[in-house]
Amino acid sequence: MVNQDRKALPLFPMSVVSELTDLSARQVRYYEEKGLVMPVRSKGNRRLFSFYDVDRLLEIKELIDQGVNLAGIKQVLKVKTEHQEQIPHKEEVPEAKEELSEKELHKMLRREIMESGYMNKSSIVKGELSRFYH
DNA sequence: CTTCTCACA
DNA sequence: TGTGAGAA
Repeated sequence: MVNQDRKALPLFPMSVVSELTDLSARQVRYYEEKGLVMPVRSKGNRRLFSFYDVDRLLEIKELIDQGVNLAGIKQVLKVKTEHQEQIPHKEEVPEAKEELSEKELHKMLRREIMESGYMNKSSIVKGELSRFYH
């Protein structure tokens, strides 16, 4: 369960998620509105996304490219969500401890990609994330 | 400076 | 979906 906790850690802001997924902030917020992802909020009402959220966003992106509408995507994601179920999210995350250096981000991305290589996740997800650990 | 919400020529 | 206003 340790790895899952790591992946569930809310640590990136919109800017990072936007770059990681190659989706506009507008789109990310819109998908959240549709219940496709549910990032936790910091005290300053900032969204904090976890690796799970990023994975979902990447899948959403692919599904849309494949012509799946939001309703359909919701169905697909619903199955996966039932698997993970509730993230024991803290009600709020301290605003101050929100900075994440690029080195740390790349370090985490490496692990994510390597683990994806051994098991789960589609190759497209790895492909997307791979652009960031040069 | 970054992100949030809300509204729309 | 984008964009701009106004606040935090």
